[in-house]
Amino acid sequence: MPTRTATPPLARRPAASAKSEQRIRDILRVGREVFAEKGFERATTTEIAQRLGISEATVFTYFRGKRELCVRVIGDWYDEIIATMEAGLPREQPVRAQLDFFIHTHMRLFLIQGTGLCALVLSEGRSKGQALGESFLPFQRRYTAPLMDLLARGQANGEVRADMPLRVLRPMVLGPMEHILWEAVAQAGKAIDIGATATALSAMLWSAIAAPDAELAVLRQLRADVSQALAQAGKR
Amino acid sequence: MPTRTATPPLARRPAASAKSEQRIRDILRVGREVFAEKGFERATTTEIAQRLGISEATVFTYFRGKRELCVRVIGDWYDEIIATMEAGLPREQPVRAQLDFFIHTHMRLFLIQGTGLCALVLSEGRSKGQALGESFLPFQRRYTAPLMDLLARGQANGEVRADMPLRVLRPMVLGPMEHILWEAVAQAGKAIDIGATATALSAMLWSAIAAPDAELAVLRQLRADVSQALAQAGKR
Amino acid sequence: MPTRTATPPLARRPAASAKSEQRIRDILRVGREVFAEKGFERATTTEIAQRLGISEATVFTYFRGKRELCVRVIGDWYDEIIATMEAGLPREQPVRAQLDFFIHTHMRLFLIQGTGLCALVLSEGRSKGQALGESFLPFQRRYTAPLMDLLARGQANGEVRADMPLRVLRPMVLGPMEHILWEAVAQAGKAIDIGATATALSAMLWSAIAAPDAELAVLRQLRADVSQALAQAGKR
Amino acid sequence: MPTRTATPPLARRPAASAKSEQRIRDILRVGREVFAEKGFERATTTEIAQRLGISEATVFTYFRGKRELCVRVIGDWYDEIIATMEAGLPREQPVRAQLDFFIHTHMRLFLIQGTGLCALVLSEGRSKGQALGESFLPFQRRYTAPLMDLLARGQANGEVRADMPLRVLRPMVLGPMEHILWEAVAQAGKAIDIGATATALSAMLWSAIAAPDAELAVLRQLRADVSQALAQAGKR
DNA sequence: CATGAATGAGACTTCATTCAT
DNA sequence: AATGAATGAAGTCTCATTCAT
Repeated sequence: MPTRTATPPLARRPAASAKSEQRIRDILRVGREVFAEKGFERATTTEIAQRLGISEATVFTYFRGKRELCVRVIGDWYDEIIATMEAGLPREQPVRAQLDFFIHTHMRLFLIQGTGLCALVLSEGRSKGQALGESFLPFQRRYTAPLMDLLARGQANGEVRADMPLRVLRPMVLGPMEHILWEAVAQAGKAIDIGATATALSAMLWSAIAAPDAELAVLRQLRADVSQALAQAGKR
Repeated sequence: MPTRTATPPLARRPAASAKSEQRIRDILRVGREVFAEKGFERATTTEIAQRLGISEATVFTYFRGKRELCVRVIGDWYDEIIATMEAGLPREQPVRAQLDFFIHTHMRLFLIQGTGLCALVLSEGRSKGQALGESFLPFQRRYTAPLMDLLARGQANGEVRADMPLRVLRPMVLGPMEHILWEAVAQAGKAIDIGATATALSAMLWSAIAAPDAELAVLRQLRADVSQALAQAGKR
Repeated sequence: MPTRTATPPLARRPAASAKSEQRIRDILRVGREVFAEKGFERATTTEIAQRLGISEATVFTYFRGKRELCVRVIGDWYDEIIATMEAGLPREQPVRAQLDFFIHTHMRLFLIQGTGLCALVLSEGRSKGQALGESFLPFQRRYTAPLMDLLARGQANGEVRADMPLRVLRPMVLGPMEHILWEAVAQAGKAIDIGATATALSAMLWSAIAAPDAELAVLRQLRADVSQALAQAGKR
Repeated sequence: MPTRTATPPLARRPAASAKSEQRIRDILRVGREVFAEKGFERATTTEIAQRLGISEATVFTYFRGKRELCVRVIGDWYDEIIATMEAGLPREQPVRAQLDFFIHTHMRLFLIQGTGLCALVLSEGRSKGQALGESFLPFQRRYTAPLMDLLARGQANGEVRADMPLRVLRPMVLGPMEHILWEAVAQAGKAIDIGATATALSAMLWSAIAAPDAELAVLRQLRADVSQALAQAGKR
């Protein structure tokens, strides 16, 4: 029976095509910039459109709204870093090496251009209300999955101390990095030596989470390996 | 957009009196609540006034604007936690005990009421945009001063490893706590055992930053050297 | 537990006062004009504000939104006509006379300035969706209550035919009036003689809904009464 | 706002061909659906295009704009019902039977599919604003022509009372039906028994408009006179 | 022909802020 | 000292309509 019902405004999204996909990429790119710089509230669709030199209406042709755009921006960014992390993680090596990789990669990824987005996720990920909230938990979980996994494997094979639950180990690893990244953003300009910092961090963290015996054992093994390697090298 | 003039139309500030000071305290108290709950952008002067049952205009009688109020709110909060921290720190005890106190106190202070504010500081502290800006760095520095101090003393008397600069030790201490607090806020409701968590954290952290014994120290240095050398080699 | 929740925008309605009540009346008056002229969709808050020479924001200070304003406009109008109708209905007289009053009053009320609003109610009263719908059923019922009541009493005392349910009698009464009023609006300008039309309508309707015998009885009584009245009058 | 120019940028109208005529029919068909469901303002060209699986631009290839399309939709619908009515009317039978046919047919036509359109005509037919405007009066007149005709013939041959002008008889017939149809639409779902309702309506209406017999006629005239006299007296 | 794509114009709404009283 | 009242400025979003391909 036909009666005037309030229909949710019909989507008018253009079909996938070379041109429209380029537009979407453009908007996502600039959207990422603006959201990263300004945060969700202070970012405006007007600015995003202006930076691209297009009409604001065009933005809404491709995205249902500001919120949806922002969710896509963050989702895409997560997809990127998740892919990078999973692709590079040296799962065949000792857990210690994997952690090292994780830390170096995390620092690098976030500093390169993700700091604003990181801030975005952190500050908007809350807000149970309606803006953004909740959408990112799955991403967050997927991103930290490799870390949780390697820690678990470390506990299983004795490399990582088993007297602390993962729930406590995780913040030990992620927390310091986030803190450093925040600082880096706050005092933008004063560049930090990512590599060195990551290495130092990794070393200290390992002291905290390694199985006491294991660390000694591993280090002794390292000394032996290096000695031998040197010896081998000397022969040539 | 109204460019900020050199001489802003300074609101008639009421003379200090018992009554007006009470007003100011009220506004600051409720302002703290609202900013903590909603964040800077989503908080409204309307709500602050309504919760107090006063007119919005009154808020502007005592504070030049929303931004100024928020800065005062955060400043006052910092003053409080700085005072609490400095008052309680057992400086005569071993550094290990002081760190323990710091961690427990920090967790407690932030969870009790400050989480929202913590979020506020973190997410608004940046914002190259314009709101709030770098107002909080001095506070942040004052707050972490006791921590930096105790770590330095620890390095001086041999309790804390001296092979890492304070710049790196600090995030090791603060980072995990922040991370845990974020989580606690994100999944509000699921209360965490602050005491237990703080104790666990403290123990692990100590493993990371305590001065190692001899063999370990040497071996760790070796590892660091090799790692660094490898990293350098990798760059070429 | 304080977490950023999405609060429905706080109402900022000024307290009741001579001035604000005048404003509210002004807005309702002009709102009534505009909604009546344009219908809900084509009416704009901009126009309402402009006609009053006030800022659009002021309108929203007193009414939560366009919809709420429109509902108030219609509600107030219903209140007026309901009051007028109930106040004048001569309940002590025969049902025939009451019907006559109802018809004359209805025509007069709607033509004076209600036609636009009548249209508004009719066309927006539908739309189950979200705009306006449903809000008016109670009003509609209250307005038609006196009519239903007098018809029922007529059926009870034998003045009105009892072989048709009220459900069918009601449209017989209201329908023709609505139709005439629509026409009057459509060809605005060509004024109609309300009184004469109402009288004619009333007469025909009575033929349709009177109890066959009753009509004859009543008419004969009328003739007798008039005769006697004339005779009385002639004596003076 | 784009003022309507004297020579509107007339869309390239495709030449008449089998294919393009099918297109036009499709658009009109779906346009009728959408306008009927949503009303003029809430209907969107987007939705019409989407339901047909064609581009929005195509709609504008065949129709100058939303308004023109709507006018065509309503016009076509009128043509249909006018044709149906004229084709079936049993002009050789007594007027009473013809009226019966008219009522039954009207109810059936409007309920089956036309209620939305009826609403559309009624609510958009007015609108001093600008949309749609007075385009439909001619249609309305053509549609009611058969009714007017049969009533006139009834008056001529003594079946219908001659003491009331057609101008008053017409709303007596059309009004109740419209009212019932409105209600039926408002409480969509609760289906009504069209046949029974139409029969009841027809019977009552006939009581109202049939030529009365002698005594009744005289008495009614008396009543009308007295009533009129009273009304006149009341004005002084 | 058909359409993908873009957009101008405008709608409603929110909120920090001012000022006369 | 307090506030009732008003508003400028801005923001998000919708939609009929155009035009190059």
